[in-house]
Amino acid sequence: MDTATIRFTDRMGLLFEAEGRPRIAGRIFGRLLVSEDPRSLDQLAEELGVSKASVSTNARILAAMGVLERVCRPGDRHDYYRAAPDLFSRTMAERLGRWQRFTEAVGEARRTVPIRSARVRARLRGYEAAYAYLADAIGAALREWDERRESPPLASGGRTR
Amino acid sequence: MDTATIRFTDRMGLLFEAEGRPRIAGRIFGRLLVSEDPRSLDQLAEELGVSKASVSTNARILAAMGVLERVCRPGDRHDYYRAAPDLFSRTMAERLGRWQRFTEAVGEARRTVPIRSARVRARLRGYEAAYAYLADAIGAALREWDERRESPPLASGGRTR
DNA sequence: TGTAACGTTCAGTGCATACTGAACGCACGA
DNA sequence: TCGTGCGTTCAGTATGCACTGAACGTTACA
Repeated sequence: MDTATIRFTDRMGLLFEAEGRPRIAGRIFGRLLVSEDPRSLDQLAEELGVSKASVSTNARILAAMGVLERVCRPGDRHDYYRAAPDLFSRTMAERLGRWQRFTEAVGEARRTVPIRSARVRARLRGYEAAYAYLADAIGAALREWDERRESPPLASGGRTR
Repeated sequence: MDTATIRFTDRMGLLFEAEGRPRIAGRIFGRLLVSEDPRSLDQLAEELGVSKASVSTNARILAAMGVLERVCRPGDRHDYYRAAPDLFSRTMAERLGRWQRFTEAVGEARRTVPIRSARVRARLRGYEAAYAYLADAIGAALREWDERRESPPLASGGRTR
């Protein structure tokens, strides 16, 4: 691997670490992000200089998250991994999901915690409503983006904002 | 603190931990989320059963993140903390910021990593473009939400989606 | 049937870091 | 000029967890 790739994979590892995920997972993800061909566990282990056990575990976790895909070839017993085709919406779904868990906790608080203050109750309700609204808007924006990508450059350049 | 509040603060602590932040930070945040009045470091330390040192450090971090606010009262040497008024947009900005750092790394890869495959280059470009588009849409949605909140229920119910 | 080459699992280790308790600096009031 | 009561800092600890190496189960091929 060239210097720039090493630099990138390491950076991606640190970013993953900052989000509470294993550093190796980030490096695997980074490596596959700049790779056209799917890569085997052995390739990844050697390129990244880590044990095959770690690669196996973390690649499976990433695949479960939906950001990686496991591919297999006929007559080849190796497992290969590659970046998921719809990578962007996957990562967005991942992030939105975490935020949703957060909002769900707020909802539980609103329902279970005895709150005297009307202002606090309104704050919690407002938070939940804002999340619902924004999640909706994000979904709509994503669909719109996909449409735009699918219908290639028309002569009229102009969808209005 | 009642059982439901303890349950909620602990849950919030675990959610914070899952995102790579100190558990105590989450519990502090949770406690202030369901509290009308600002709370002092001593109050928080006692209610949550942790050292004042931890509360001091973590509350300051959360304030720097923008999700908490430090308030002081005249003739009172205590520091008080409360949940930020514009909590939702703060947490959104926080999350969007982390995503942006991620996208910036992708951009660096596109510029520095020698990539032979045109498909991979297109993937990276597509990722960046999608992020820019979505960040824009999120910003617009947030402004729209704020407007809607500020202009209270008009007789004509109808802003269209 | 035996062997080699897979991916997975699991106990063990090392490292990072959250958290604590004590010391510290500082501002206020007597 | 003390003493008191703040918030902060810092060295030390321990707790969790990422990561490793070896053992394991499984499948394909000889």
